[in-house]
Amino acid sequence: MAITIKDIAKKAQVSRTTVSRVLNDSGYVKEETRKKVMDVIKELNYTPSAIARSLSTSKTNTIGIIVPEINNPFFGEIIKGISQIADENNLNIILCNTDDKRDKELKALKLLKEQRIEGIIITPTYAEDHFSSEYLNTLEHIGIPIILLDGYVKYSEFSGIFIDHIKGAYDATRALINAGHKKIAIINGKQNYTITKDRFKGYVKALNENNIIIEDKYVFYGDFDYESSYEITKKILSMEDRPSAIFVTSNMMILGTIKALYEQNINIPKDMAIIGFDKLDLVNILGMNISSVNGPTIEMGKAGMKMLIDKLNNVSQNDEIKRRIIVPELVLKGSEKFIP
Amino acid sequence: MAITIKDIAKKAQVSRTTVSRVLNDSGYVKEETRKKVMDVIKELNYTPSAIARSLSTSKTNTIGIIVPEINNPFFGEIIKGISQIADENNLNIILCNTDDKRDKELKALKLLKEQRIEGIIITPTYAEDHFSSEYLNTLEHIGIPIILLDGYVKYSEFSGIFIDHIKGAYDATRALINAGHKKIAIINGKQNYTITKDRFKGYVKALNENNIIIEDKYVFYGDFDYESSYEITKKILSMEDRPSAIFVTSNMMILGTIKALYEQNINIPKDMAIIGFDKLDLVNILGMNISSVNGPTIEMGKAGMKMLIDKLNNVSQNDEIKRRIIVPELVLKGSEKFIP
DNA sequence: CTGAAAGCGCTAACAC
DNA sequence: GTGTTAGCGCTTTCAG
Repeated sequence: MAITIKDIAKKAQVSRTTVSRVLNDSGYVKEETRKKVMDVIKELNYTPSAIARSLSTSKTNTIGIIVPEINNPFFGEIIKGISQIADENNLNIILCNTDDKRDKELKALKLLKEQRIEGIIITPTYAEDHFSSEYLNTLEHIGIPIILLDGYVKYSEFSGIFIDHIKGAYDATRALINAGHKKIAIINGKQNYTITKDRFKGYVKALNENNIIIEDKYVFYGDFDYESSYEITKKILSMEDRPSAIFVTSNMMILGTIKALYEQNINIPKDMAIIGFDKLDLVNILGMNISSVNGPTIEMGKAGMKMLIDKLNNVSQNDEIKRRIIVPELVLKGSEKFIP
Repeated sequence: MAITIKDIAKKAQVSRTTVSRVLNDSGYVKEETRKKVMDVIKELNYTPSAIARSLSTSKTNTIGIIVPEINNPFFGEIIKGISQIADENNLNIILCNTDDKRDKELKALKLLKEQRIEGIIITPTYAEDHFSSEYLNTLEHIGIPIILLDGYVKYSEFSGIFIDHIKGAYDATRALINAGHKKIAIINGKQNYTITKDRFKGYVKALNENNIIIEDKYVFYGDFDYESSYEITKKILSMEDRPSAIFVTSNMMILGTIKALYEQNINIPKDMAIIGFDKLDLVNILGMNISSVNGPTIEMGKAGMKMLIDKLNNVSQNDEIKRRIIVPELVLKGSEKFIP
């Protein structure tokens, strides 16, 4: 790593400025000189230091991504979308994984600020629980453009791409109603999460509009993981007055539901109709044909990155808040049918 | 971003050196002075520049990760493992996604070198096809510690964590033989890939050891994707002298096989036994109980990161090549049984 | 315990 | 077309 622009300059018998010029294609350099410099660069296997350049230009060409669970395909796809657009714009990515913990989010935010990155795309953890004042303070005074992806941060206003969970849940529930169902259960996520509340609102709205009474006994809360909905589904199956359909609000949870149904030889949708939330690629690859409302993932990443780039290019009205709300797409595959 | 160590120094009426000292807990600072400096830092909401620090110390505390497909859960888990250990050691991560393309790998390598990162963990694309001389040249002369994860790079020798694909395939095949199968088909990946060849070797070895003749008609090549094995499986099912078991060598491909089997109401394992390669979490969540040999993912990431850290700490014998080979774990769930 | 000064590798006016 | 010079923001001897 010892070799610098100085070494190149000396060996090529020019000034550092000239080397810099050929490196950046800026200003005028005689073709002959350029060639000489290039040769030395090749010969010495020189790679310029982005660090030094960043310090000098105050530009890092780097953005930060903060996600709760890098191993969840949902976020994997988001990152893929982001990285595609970042690539096209020659932006590097610093990745921070938070294990769904608010304090690690805070740490990541600080780290990214130290790195003097140009902007941040964050998919915050959904937990609505714990906003320390330090967290909010950091977020608000960070002085770096931030784009929220499918997030919700209390007390604060940020630009971002949001999913309309209410509408998604509404569409899913209505699909079941339209198919003829009247007894519709919901297996929702953790009760104190915003997305959980939003999805419940959509469910309620659809039922209300169709004059179906919301029965408490049909409302269940899991923890987003499949075991919880596996147990809940078994419980549902053993109910006296059991529903004819279940709306399961997360991609992991619907797996548990399917498992419980298969185990007891319950035919989908004949004996029990179901509809899910979020993409179920793997399940459908297996040929199961489960209906769902799908939040776009790769597209969300792309849209977020584009919004960030826009922000970076319009430093003037930097403080304007932009929000784009994406309504999940309803994809019907037959699992929602009512077959009396 | 205007505010620097100088501003802090001025306002706190000390020298930059002193500010630096309290920032880094280095050297002696009178408690009183420290407090004064800290207060100003808080007041001005100052965050030191990692860029400037890096330039000054020649340390970036950053490593690079290069993966072919960030949206594939396999790599998501690897990254999770890496990021866990990186976190514990206060190392940042720059992420590069290559879309399984060798030229993007090259680009990523150069970029990371410019960023003066401390080390690189790379999971190269498996394609054995195209190694430009520039690629190999860059790789060999990059002057940064590199750890290979489950990779194979022709002509070159690197430290890394490797999966014993031969042994894995051997174990899988033998599990079928031990269960009583004699007619065993294999649905393998792309024919020119190293992992494909290795897995075939393991298959052959197990059959040979048990005096079972390798029948060409039972050997199939897909493209790692599920459609290919879906079609191949349908073909297998329609064979005159059809096998009683199939070894499917990738996590995506076995989904296609399962789909074909389900569609035709072929009971697993009664009418057709199967065994896969790589984890099948989602499938097993559904309660399908498919046997497989599992390459560890999170563990691989962790092991790779630890190996890299070791390397960084022993700059002296930096050139020593370390290889750790992990044998995939055989997990039997019943889908391999022979039920005549 | 604290400060002055040099330097990390590069860019960007400004001269020539 | 090319070189000189002064930083970018921080750390680090070396003095005191």
